[in-house]
Amino acid sequence: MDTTVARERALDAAEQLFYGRGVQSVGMDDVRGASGVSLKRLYQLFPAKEQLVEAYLERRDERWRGRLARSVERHEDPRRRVLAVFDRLEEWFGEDGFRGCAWINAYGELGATSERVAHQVRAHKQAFRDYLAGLVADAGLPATLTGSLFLLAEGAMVTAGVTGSTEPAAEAREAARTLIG
Amino acid sequence: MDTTVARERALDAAEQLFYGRGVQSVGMDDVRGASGVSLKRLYQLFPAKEQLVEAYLERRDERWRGRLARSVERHEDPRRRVLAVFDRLEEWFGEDGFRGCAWINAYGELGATSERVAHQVRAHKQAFRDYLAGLVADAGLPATLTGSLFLLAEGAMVTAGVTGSTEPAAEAREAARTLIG
DNA sequence: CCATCCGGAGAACGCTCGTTCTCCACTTCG
DNA sequence: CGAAGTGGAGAACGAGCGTTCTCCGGATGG
Repeated sequence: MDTTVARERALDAAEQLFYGRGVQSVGMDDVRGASGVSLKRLYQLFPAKEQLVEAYLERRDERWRGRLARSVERHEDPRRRVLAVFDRLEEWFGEDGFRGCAWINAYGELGATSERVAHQVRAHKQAFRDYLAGLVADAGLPATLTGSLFLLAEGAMVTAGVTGSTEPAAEAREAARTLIG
Repeated sequence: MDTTVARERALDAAEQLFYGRGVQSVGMDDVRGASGVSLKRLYQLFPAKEQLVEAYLERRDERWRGRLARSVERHEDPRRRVLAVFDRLEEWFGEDGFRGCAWINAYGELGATSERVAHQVRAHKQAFRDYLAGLVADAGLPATLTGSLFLLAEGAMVTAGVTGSTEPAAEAREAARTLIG
């Protein structure tokens, strides 16, 4: 098995397991079992579990923001684009195996003990907020709106994660619509 | 040491440790060391760690909602009361050792593995939402506003927890003010 | 004063898990 | 064909921790 293939398989398995059951309840042996990548190889690719966790969050961050951008870019109208963020949330919340925001969960689990994970979570949230700020600016809306929309989105992620419902996305979108005016 | 005193001391220590460092990185021996309650007694009071965790969340829930209610009730005007929720959040975010919402953190850490904890988190969030709904109704505001305010508050808790800033409370309050109109 | 009980200190047990090591089958190159 | 290297399977090691057990000092009641 090629090195890059092994790496992808390891990350695929790690992502599914870490996201679904939490990082701490998944052992390296579970990752080996789910990926088919031997322990020896796993430790060649990721010298410690924490680095596997970091790689998981990093790859997921790229995918998550990519999908958001692709959903948003389907729309032409700049105001519609802002609201499309909440459409994307709704779609995400409805996906099979959705278990809330991976970064919020990781922060709750590891934020107090791993400064690197905490930093990654902050970076991810900051990137999301910056992206929102760009959409708000492009729509000619006041910059102060960014914070409100961001909080609505974060609240929706938490609530959908805890309740398992997609409804928070619709609630957030309606609030956003009102705020946009 | 009296049984109820030992129980309080154990819970005080557990709360401080679990909230500050996460549940899984705190051992029963740490709780013993911080509380002065012997291991034997700890296990008489709480037959397993999970029950100590449940008791911690339960007692904190009562305190948290009590303090919120007391802050809100300082105001007469029903609309002012709604906004006072965000004042209370701001005050909370500024407290020493603030590390985000204990329930959101616990959900990220244990939600996938402990159904009892997950249930407690849902109950706490539902109670908070119900409380908000009461304030909204008392102020003669449309019931649909409850969801928006709830999401703003949740988003503020997450963001303040991750960033360590009190600013999200002010942002949420401003958005709430706009939505109330 | 002695027997009994209670609770504390902390050793011990068993399990999990991150990490490393051993052994071996297989390939590859001279 | 043989020597050396590669990688896989999984045993082994060591630490951490939830939980239980042992031992002992001191209080209590006859």
